Amino acid sequence: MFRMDETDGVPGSVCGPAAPAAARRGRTPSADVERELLTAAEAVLVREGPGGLTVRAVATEAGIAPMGVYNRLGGKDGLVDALLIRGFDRLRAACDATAGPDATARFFDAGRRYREFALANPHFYAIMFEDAIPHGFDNPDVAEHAQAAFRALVRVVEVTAAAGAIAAPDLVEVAQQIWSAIHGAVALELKGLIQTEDPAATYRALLDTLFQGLAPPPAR
Amino acid sequence: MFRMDETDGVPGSVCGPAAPAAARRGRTPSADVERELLTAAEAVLVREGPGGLTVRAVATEAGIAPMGVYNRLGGKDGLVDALLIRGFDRLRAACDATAGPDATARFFDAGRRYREFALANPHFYAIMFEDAIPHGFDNPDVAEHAQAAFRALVRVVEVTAAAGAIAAPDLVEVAQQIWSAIHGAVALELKGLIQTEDPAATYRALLDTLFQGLAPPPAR
DNA sequence: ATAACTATGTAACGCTGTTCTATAAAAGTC
DNA sequence: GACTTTTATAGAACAGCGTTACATAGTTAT
Repeated sequence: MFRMDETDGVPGSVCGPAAPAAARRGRTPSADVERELLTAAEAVLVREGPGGLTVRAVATEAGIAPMGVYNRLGGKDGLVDALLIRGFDRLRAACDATAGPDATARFFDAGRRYREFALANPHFYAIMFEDAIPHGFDNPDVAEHAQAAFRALVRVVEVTAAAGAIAAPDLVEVAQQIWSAIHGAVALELKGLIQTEDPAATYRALLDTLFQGLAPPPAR
Repeated sequence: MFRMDETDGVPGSVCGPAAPAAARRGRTPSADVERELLTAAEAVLVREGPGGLTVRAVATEAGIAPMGVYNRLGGKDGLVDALLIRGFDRLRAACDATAGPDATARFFDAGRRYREFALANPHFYAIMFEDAIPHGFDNPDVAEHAQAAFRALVRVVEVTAAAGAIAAPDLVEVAQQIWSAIHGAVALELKGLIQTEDPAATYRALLDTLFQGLAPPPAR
């Protein structure tokens, strides 16, 4: 008698490790408790930072007992995983929203948006890429959303390459180079380790360096 | 509170001229307890990782009570700061040990050594640059040793620029670009996020891209 | 020898993530 | 509608963490 009604509407019911079929048929007093919980978790993360993101704090923020975090999200791991997915989705959206008159402009716009996302969401970036909350990418859902963000960057590179501004046999490798570089730049900036006076200018200079270094030989 | 004599690097230096104000007048039963404590701390870090680096574990490793970590190193913060200084000193040594027939070779050798340091000391790199153990760079000692490592990288850039392979008005900014890029590359590699099959090859390609992008216009 | 001082070890506090258990409420069955 | 079964909940409790308090032991100064 396992009815898979699931009444979702909340596709964000990620919580991979725990509660695989947990929401099978329970009473579901308020079907979107998980989303409220996630909203509370995000509020705590943004307000208190990764160090303040505790099970008890999130439960209190949501007005429930700490056990609810385990029943609904699979403990702190599930909580963090759900936040990671949110973060990577937003990062992907930032990279996908590139605009500009030509492929070159879109290249630089993507780089600019990446940095702006990180600076606007430092705590998200910290849990996504720093070990602010220790985690791996073993959760398939998290890994998938992270790779989706990377694919958005690959698409930007493909557009730029199609316009002739980038020449390389492996565009995925080019995208990886760019990702490494811009990630390092924002990571160091978030930790206050940029040694130049104008981090924004140095960031633009890095994008210029990458663009020049990736340009095809004739233009080089 | 902070009295960590960073007499690191030369393990044979007996505490003759050292033990400055630390042994103000106390009994100083064994003057190098602090170094033994640091050695124990490093052993725990390497063996257990940042998550296993607890005050109790280090104290047990050193054969003392947890209180000793507070009396000798100023609690966990002092412990981590001392390890950070060790890590940055080694990173600086790695960058300083660049070799090669010419400036170009030294440029790539420095990049190679940076990555090798990170891959050989992942836990050190994690506490230095990731937020594996939350910390800032407010401690002047830590900040100074970190900047010393960066200055080693600046020197490599200066040598490369003197040879005519790099042309830029601000070599510090160039060094910052390179640091950002290679830090991002090794940070992502340590987290298993390199999307290409051969991370080493992609890393070399990134160095090539940087070198090409920083080359003076005529050679470009 | 006596007194002052300091470093140490034991125990405890508050915090964390997590687990256990009893309770209460919903769903299924007659 | 009444009864049984299932399940989520709340509260307390456990082990671990960093840290602190306090009494003790040992060294130094007078």
